[in-house]
Amino acid sequence: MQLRNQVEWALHCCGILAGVPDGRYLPTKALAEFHGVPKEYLSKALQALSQAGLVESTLGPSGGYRLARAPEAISFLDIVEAVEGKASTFVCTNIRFNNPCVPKGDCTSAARPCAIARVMWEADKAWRDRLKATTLASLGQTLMTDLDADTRTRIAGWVADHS
Amino acid sequence: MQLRNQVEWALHCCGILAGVPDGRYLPTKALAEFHGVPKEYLSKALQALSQAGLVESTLGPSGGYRLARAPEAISFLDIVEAVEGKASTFVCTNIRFNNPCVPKGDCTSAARPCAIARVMWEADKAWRDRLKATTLASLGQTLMTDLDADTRTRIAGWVADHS
DNA sequence: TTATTAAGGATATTAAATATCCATAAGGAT
DNA sequence: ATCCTTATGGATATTTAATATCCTTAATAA
Repeated sequence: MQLRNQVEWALHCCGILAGVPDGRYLPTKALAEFHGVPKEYLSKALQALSQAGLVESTLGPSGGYRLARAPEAISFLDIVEAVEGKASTFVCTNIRFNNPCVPKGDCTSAARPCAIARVMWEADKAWRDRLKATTLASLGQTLMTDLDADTRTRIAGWVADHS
Repeated sequence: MQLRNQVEWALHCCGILAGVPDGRYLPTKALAEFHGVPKEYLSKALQALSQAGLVESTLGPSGGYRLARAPEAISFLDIVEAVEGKASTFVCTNIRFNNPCVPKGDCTSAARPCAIARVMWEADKAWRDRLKATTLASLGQTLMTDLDADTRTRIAGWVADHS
């Protein structure tokens, strides 16, 4: 079980979009170039972010994408779910009802979801809760210590130049 | 991102194997029949459990599988990882190094894994920690309240008859 | 008017999941 | 000894999802 590469791309793109100057937009072409990924396919990930309401877009020259909300209000979970969907990682096909020892159309046990599925769904929730706990703002804080001042300045300049 | 159906099958099979009488084995055929899944393919999941050391097998008539350890000592994580592998759900391809603003061969930022990957890996760990917290013994306890006494008796009888 | 851009549909390519089948070797039953 | 049952593992087929690429359309700014 592996997340798509578009999840990685979307997270990095949002991290960059958090640094776009107010009122400006950064186009797909720049984001693709910056991250070294194919522009056409990255575009699909950005469209998913747009449909999820995480980013706003505008057309024409000087068009592109920007965050639709403050970095504090966009979590990793928002981004992951925009690309991967909200469906649980565990799909229960209720094979328990194939069990020859359970009467057909049993209502007692059917009332509650499968015990195994309940555990798997709790684990899925633990994963999502952790993703929800980190925002683009937290990521920005982390990058302040991860990257040296020179690099941060160069990135800010590059983004300003392309937006 | 979705877990394989073999994960669901493996979990249910281990739940049943936990009820196999001491010194007996339950064959693939019985497990496949019980769960209504294709025997040949289920066999691959059982082989994975065997290779992970979670179950033991023996050949010939009255052969099959049984748990290799006590139900208290087998977690959901053990079973999930036996089938899905131990690799993280998030794969970092380090696209940060494609960034034109980071000097080539930068050692400062390379010393630490990507900030985005670190968050994704923590979420992956939260998922695994939750899976590790539930064992086949806990599952057995849950089923005591999920299933009525008659059904539990019928299942125990069916397993005894086929092992 | 022209160049630039996002949106979205169509299609191709590649990889993974989901099986099925068969040969082999080992263990019980007769 | 012989035969039936079983796990193991390899080979292969089928289906589905991931990973793209291309093209048309419509909107926007210069």
